[in-house]
Amino acid sequence: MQEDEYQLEYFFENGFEQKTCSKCGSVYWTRDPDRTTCGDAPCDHYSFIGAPVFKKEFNLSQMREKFLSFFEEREHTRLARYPVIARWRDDIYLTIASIADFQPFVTSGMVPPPANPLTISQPCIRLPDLDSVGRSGRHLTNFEMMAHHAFNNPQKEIYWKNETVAYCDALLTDLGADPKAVTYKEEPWAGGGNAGPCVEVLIGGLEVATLVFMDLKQQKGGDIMIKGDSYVKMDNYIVDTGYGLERFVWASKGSPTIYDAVFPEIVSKLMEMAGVEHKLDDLEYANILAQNAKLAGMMDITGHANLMELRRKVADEIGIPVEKLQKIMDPVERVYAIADHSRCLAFMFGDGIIPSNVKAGYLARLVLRRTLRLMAEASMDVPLSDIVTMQIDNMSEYPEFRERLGTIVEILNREEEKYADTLERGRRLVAKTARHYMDKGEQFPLDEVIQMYDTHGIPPEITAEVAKEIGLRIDLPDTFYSLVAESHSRAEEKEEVEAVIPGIEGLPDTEKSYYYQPEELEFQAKVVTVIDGNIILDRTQFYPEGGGQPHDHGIITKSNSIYHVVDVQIEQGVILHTVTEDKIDLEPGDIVDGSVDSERRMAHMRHHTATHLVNDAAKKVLGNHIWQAGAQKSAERARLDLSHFKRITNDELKEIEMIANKSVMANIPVEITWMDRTEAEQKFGFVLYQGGVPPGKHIRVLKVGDDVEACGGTHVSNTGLIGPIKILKTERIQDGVERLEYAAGEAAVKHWQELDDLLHLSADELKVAPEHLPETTGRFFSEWKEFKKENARLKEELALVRAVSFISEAIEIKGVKVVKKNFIGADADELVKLASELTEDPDVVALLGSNLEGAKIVAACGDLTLIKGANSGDFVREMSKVVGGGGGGRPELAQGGGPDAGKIDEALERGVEMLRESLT
RNA sequence: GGGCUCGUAGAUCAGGGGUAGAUCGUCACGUUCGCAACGUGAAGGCCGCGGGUUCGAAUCCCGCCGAGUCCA
Repeated sequence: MQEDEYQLEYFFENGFEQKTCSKCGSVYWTRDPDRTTCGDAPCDHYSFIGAPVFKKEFNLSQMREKFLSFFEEREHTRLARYPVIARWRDDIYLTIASIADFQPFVTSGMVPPPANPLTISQPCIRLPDLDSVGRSGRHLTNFEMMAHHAFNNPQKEIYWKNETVAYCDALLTDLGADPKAVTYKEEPWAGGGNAGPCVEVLIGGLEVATLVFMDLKQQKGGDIMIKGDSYVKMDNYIVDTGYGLERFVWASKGSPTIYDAVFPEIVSKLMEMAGVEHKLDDLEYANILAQNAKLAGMMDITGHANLMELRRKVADEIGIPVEKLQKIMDPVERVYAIADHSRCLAFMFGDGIIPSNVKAGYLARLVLRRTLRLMAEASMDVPLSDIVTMQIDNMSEYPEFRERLGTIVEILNREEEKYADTLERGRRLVAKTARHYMDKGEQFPLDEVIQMYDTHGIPPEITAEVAKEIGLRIDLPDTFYSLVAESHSRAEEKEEVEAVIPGIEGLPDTEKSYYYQPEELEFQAKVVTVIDGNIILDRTQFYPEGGGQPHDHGIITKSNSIYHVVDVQIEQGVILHTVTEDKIDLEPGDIVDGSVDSERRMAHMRHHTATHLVNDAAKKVLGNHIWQAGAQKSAERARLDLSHFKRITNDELKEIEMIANKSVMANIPVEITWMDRTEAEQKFGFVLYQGGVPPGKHIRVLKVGDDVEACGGTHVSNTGLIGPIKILKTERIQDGVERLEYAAGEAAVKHWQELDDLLHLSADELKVAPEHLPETTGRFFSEWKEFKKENARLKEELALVRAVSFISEAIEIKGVKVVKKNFIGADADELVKLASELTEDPDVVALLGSNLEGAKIVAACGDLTLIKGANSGDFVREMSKVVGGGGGGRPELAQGGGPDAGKIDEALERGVEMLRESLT
């Protein structure tokens, strides 16, 4: 990065000096001639604790309002916050910064910003520092990033570096900060494919803001190298600032930790619940917390070893034994973490995340389970939902959370119950495994501990605890979680191969006339060009694949030539019609006739509009947390994936189906309007983006009854044209995502007919009327079970009777009674029963055969004959070979068989021979 | 999106090619004035579903359905 990036007029005109930090070597700007360090940890201590840097205390709302109005007064437009779940992005799950709201379309320049310049306070969630939350005194999983953004391009510059630093400086001064205490540290920034110069704003040892001047984008072979990646200059250049709301509040209060500054009421209530004395007016106690925070600010405290190092340092500093410090800090830190996590959960569930084993839902579950573990350790015996409810009650700025409280509480309670079940299952499993190793006289292997966590979600602490109860000690390494990570095989990076068709660059966008006359399926158009088997027209009624709707089929004709369209794709605004014909005899400028396969198209349109109705009906039946997680249509059926935290019941399904069909019968007109993107977002909110986020300045907004979505698909003009909607099935494709499959129009009728056929075929089979099918099949099934039992009982009885009679027919060989018999039509089960019955007599050897499904052979040897050398397994193995098969078993009982039923008697003879040879 | 694990009696689980088991619960009988406890016995299984391999599959293989869990 260029040296002169930071030589700002503002610095020179306002008495700043550029210096190099005597400790870390960073370059920074300051007004203080005596300063020698950069102001950042670990070079500087937190000096604001106990000595606030602003002239008055602010709470969260006050500080947020102060910031937003400060920038409003300076020509910035105030924007409402975006959700913490980044629904408009497919590359990140959670909103991690204010700039994330404007990526990718605004930052790339494709879509103009909603306002310019603008100011916003954006709640963000970041989980990488989860381990440090509560301990460091400053980490939060959930914080608000206050920001002012300006989006500049070569045509228009709003403002750039000088003004940005000036605004920041003015804000700090306005809050009453000592200008000499503020330093601006140079620190190039890179992230998410962009980069640029950046200054960190430090005061009192605390980084309170970051001012990023984003003007680079990552590109292979770029001439600017930052942190190992190459970048090039962008046309756009964007002011991306981030002011930590919570840190500003902390700095204004100077409390020992950020938690005491941000949610003091929650902290004290939680401390009370956990039975922790938390008296900040106790000087010694406050001092411990303050020292801890100060030192933690200067260290990397991730990992057990680092934490112990911190403990030692703090203990030395204060002059108390490390054990005593540990005893004081552990419970307090736990409560801080619970306070933080429960607020994070309020945001996550408040903004509609559904717990799951994948994606954002997994992250929510991760935080939730962590919170439950912390609560258990703190012996807090209240439902988690109570704590989150308390948080929401405390957040009057977010009334939307209160509205969703019922759902939030239900989700939390379900999750708490689920986790209890998982742990209970886990404990049993660990106990069993531990006993297994105990019996073997071995230690509990670490691999098993890892497996318990990785496969069954059992935290290593619990594994150790349960194993200890059984009597095995487990030493957990500090690096446990990295061992888990290691045990995962590296997933190879998938290389996205973009199949760019050469020759389409520079072609004009195809006019999407299917949008304007959706019911017009016969059309005329001019040939633009033909590329590689694809016809490109100036306008088309053929719908290209997109938005979960498949492409159209049809024909394109010119005089006597017919081309069959089998694929339609859109690439960079150009629509390509792939045809089956090898030779395409068309010239640019030719006028052709197009004809879209109407049956296929109508089926798609019906299913597409039906999808909107089903989605809306699902929301009405299941609740407002329902969000589309994917959809696909075809001519025969459509499917819709919905976020939902439990299985959809049959009754709910019927209700959804009924409501959707009522919407059909109401024959509601489908309204389609093109709207300015920002205007549409502000009018309808992000519910627009059920099916994903379309690019572009303008978006197509589709309104069907109460359902409003951004949608590029083709639709019927009135819901009545959909025809009947039949829901075919539900499926849980992931935890937290339910899939609905349904058919509309003719497809629905066909489905009913198929069902009817099935019903009648089944009923005819049983010779009953369809309405009697359930009771009849029920009766047949229970009768079948009884017959089966009866059959088994009779076979046993028969075996007993036969045994008595056959024993008398036994031939004697060397003092052993041999029963050799071929039973026509007996099954293997009967032979086995008979054989074991016969060998109740210890002197008997039974050699039995049957001709069922080829040849079956069973041999059994009484206890005394075993001693004499008889072995059923050996006999059967040989005897089965005679009938062309194989067999085996235990010495006392064995079975076998083969395909050649004609040789059963021969096989039995072979058995007798073997017996004779083996007896001593 | 990727990885791993599990579906056997009402519940919890064993068995892992050769006659489906244990514990708890249920029921009956015994003991008791009655209950609990105890004793004796019994009932209760499409071994998730569908294919395949095999003389033979709860067991091995493939697919599906259902459940759990870790990671990005």
